[in-house]
Amino acid sequence: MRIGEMVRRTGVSERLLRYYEEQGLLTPERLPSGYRVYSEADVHTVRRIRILLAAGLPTATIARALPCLRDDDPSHLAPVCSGLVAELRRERERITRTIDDLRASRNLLDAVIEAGPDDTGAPDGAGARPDDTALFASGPSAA
DNA sequence: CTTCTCACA
DNA sequence: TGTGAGGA
Repeated sequence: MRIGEMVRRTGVSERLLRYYEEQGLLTPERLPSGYRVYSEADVHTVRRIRILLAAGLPTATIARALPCLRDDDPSHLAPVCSGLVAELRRERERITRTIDDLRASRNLLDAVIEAGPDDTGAPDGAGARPDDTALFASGPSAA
């Protein structure tokens, strides 16, 4: 099938399908015309890609994980390749750090919100400004 | 009509 | 990621 049918069958846009290919997640055949030709298996693969993406894995990891997964059941991701488990463990920790950062951001918002609008009408500047400075700054995992 | 690549306000 | 141009 060509890309149009893939779009209909997977619900994923052409743009994304081409992007997945660019990331090495899919490798459809090519017609002499240059048109991409997807296999039935590719439809299945896209589902797995979406699951892994939703799990927060970067495309690079997914690319190396896909060949390690049993292609019979999308929901039963069986890690069999040796190095994969170790990497997934690292991804898990990365996610944990992200969660911590989000917690911090949410706390900051809570503080601002609870400081409440002491609005008497004019642009306030008084009220509350939590001490947290670099919460939104750059990088992940702070303290 | 369908797909392709490339580029960007 | 979407959108559009320009071509096959």
